[in-house]
Amino acid sequence: MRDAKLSTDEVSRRLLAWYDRHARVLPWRVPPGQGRADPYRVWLSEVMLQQTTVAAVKAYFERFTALWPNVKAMAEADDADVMAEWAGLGYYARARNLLACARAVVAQGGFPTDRAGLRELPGIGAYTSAAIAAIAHDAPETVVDGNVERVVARLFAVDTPLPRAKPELIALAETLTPALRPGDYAQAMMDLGATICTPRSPACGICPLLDLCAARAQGIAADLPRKLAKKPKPQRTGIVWLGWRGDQVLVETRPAKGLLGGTLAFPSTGWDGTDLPPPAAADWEPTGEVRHVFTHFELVLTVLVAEIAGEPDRGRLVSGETLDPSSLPGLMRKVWTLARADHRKG
DNA sequence: GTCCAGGCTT
DNA sequence: AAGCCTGGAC
Repeated sequence: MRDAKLSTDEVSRRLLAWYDRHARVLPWRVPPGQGRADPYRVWLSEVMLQQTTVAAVKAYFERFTALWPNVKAMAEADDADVMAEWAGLGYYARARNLLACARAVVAQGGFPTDRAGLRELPGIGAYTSAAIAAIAHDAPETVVDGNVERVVARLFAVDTPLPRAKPELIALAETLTPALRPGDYAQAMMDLGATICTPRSPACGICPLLDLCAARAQGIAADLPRKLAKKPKPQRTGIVWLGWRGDQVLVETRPAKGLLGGTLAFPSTGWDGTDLPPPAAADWEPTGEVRHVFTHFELVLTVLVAEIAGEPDRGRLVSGETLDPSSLPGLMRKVWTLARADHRKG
């Protein structure tokens, strides 16, 4: 199953040479051989890149660094401002942890420089701690994200399915990390996975590791890494209330924990069968449905609209003109698009 | 429309 | 092991 003769030095030598020519140019990245990256920018980019594509992150990173150019500025930011800027990027616990982390870092006088210290901070796990240590400090840490798992699974033809294979893939990846330029090497591995050793149709023909790759030799590169079958998503339903008073709309901030925690939202029932009452007494009328797919279930929300007269029982009224859809998570953007069209029709 | 990729927390 | 979102590929 494994190629016992794989030369680990040869892997890093080739990857670094390839990276020197083909490194992706990214807003948070310092090109190979041009000095150290700022730990704040590495941290911010790596948190944004958790479970999120480079293409989606770029504009958010530019905006965040313009608003909050360093960790002190971020630590002093208002929670609501950070949540609003994060809206649309998903996994909102990351934004809550971002603030908690920035404040902890400022309280301790700066970012830890070693992996173990970084690992203690909110929102920084095994991957991100290694990435910051390697990229910002050129520490010889092994950085294993989804790209690296795939590259290593193919290089060594590991056919244990994920997630069971993870410890094995990490151990194999550790055998490859060089003492020289570990930061560039980590980024090279991830770039290779992102641009050549891709999930569906890997470009083996132009891969610098082509002749070292056990999966390629067996003709199974595109089949690795194997993954356990995923379970089907249940469907859930709920109601969301779009209350108007003239051109004002009723919104609320969701509870800090759980689904869409801390984000701006229109009042709704729970989405797990929890049966909350409407946020205000009114003649609620259905205007349509909104569908949204989460990690573990599909949601169908019935959108009810009404003109509300009295004081709402929960939420707050804000101007519909100035409500910025980009400050809403994706699901609530859909609700807003539907309800606003309905409201304009009258 | 469906499928899939992608780390941290509890 | 389960909860947590979105965008791109097909």
